[in-house]
Amino acid sequence: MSVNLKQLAEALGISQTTVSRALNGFPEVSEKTRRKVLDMAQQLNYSPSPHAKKLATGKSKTIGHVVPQSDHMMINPLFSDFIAGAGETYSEAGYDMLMSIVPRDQEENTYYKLIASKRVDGMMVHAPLVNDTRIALLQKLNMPFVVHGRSADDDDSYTWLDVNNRRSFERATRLLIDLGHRRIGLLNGLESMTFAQRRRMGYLDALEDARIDADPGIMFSEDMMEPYGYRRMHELLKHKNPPTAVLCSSILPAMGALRAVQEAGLEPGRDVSLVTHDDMLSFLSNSGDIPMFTALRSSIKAAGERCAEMLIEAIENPQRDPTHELWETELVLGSSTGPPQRP
Amino acid sequence: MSVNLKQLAEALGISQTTVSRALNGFPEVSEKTRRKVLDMAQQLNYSPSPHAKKLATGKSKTIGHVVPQSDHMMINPLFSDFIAGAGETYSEAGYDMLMSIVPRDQEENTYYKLIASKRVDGMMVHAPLVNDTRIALLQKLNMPFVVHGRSADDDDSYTWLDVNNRRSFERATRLLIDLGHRRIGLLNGLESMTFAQRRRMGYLDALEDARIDADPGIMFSEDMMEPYGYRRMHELLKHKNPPTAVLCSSILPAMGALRAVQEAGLEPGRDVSLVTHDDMLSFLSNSGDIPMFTALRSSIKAAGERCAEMLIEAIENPQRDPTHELWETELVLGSSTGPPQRP
DNA sequence: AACCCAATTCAAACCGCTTTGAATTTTCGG
DNA sequence: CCGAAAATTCAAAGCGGTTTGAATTGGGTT
Repeated sequence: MSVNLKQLAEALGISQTTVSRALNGFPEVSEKTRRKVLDMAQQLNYSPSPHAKKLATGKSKTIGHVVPQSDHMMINPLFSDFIAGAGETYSEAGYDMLMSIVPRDQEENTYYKLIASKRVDGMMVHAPLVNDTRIALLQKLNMPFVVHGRSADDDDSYTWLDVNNRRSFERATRLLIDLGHRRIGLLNGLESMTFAQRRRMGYLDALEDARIDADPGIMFSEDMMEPYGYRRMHELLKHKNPPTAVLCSSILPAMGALRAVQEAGLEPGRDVSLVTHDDMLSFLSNSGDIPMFTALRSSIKAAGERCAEMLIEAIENPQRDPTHELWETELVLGSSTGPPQRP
Repeated sequence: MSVNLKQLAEALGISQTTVSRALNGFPEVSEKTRRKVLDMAQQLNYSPSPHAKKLATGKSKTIGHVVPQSDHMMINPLFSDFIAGAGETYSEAGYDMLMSIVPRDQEENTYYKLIASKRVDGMMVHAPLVNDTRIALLQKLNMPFVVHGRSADDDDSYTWLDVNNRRSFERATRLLIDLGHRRIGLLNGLESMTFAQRRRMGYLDALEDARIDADPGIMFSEDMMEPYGYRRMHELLKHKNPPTAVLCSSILPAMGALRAVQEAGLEPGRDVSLVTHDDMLSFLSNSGDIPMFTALRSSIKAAGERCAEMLIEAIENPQRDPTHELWETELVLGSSTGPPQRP
């Protein structure tokens, strides 16, 4: 059905060495020979054994993703959109994607094993924590990697791609303030992750700028899921001094919040304003002429694509310095915002 | 840092053969020797090279998933929940998961290449179509695989795990009929996929049983996304003869539908009844004492786990006959259903 | 002590590719 | 036409395991 290198070489009456070089584009093989080899390879349906190749070269053409199991870090759909983007890019570049889903307590060990056994040429790091040990480990092992997000602000010793979360939330908060809101709630993600911290800081920056005191009573930090948004919004609407606007860290709690608002018979954008960060999840599209939500928009799938490019770049040019990209979000006006109701 | 088999053998003063056999649990090695080998392996931090092992054995201990790119077949979050379940099981069993995200037109070729190059020991097939060529290909190549879903009803020539979609939707429809509804809308998934076809049949079964004529004007078949549910429900509410209840194929359009209902100032369960199939997506939990939606529930993550088990089983016992599991859904009463309003 | 059979252990071949260092063939100026 | 340099090609040695077939060791008999 298909042959190996040796058989191909025999069929051609040429040494394996030359055949191998012809196929891999080495310059010292004559064009005439190369053509013959390529033709015959095609004809005999030759395809090299990746295992043998990996063993011989020590390279695996594979990129690893380690995903902790009970995943509070990576909300499912965010993760899969990122994977979709990265995966396409890997395929185009001829890389395989190896995905390891392991219990949280085996996460580091999994990194270690994947690397020690040379199963991967590079790693993608998701959802960095404030003080992330994975980064230190990867640096120590000298393995190329890209972080989606950042750990500390000032650490440029590794390659990352991040959204300017702080600026983004500052803008959103400012928008609400400019509309006249003085009491703005925050439904943030889990603040053990750096992006959530930066979002809160942006929010606080804008409040401080407008000399509005932050009220911890209307600021929350939980997993970005639909019921979270619903529950908290429900509470907020009953608050003795309810916010007139709420800022959400993801479209999932935003939908929950919307549900609570509608259920209370209120109209979003008139009775309560909502702004959300929107990762452009394909199955929850917030689009249309006038989108449902006013949103800070940044495609997480595009981030996946770009991170993959950066990682492949880093793998193939190990000597290069780390690079960084800080993406600004797009602020899209939807129907969920408006000036506050005057009492 | 870590040694290979040869070095380990030298350190022990024993042949590689014996060391290899000791490590792999062959019976012909004496217990005394085995103990010495294991101890030394531990001490020298020996770990076998997977590449070498794959080359020598021809087995890859890897399971492949091929995902078409512009994925109308596999709604993102459904897919990732399934992956999460399968991935955990793979890890526990010592298998790697290889994920290929490729353009639709390269899908078959990708299967072929993964198999021909021996990169995988088995494949997981998602979202079977009515006449699915992947299944024929895998059977021809004699590669173990499991289908999540089924292609034709009567084909037991391969291993599958499916939800009893027909029965499930029949039950749901019957529930609505029993509540007094006579006009029931359907927001189905894309009917190029077999599961959606079966759901429609179940729905039609129940209608016919109750001698209710089906009305194609209130039956839809699209990608299971939030905006679909919103848009169609919005239309249905304006219909000259609007349905009093609507059946949704997934919680995503169900949420869209709910949004439309609430936006119209109606109360779900009183003014309009909604029933949905619920895959128990972790980030959209439809739980609580009284769940938001009356739902047909079946965990897609659990399906992923079980499919993975079945696949590993098939890989390790190639001679066994194909197995099948048809799961019944759980019918959970939520607050989104009630008798129709009497005019 | 000699012998046989079973239990262990081993040297070497093999999996399929890359790469080193040497050998062979071409090319070309003189 | 010759010899040296340049261009090609090749045999063999890895990469790090598994597995075959033979060799060695050990225990039990006579």
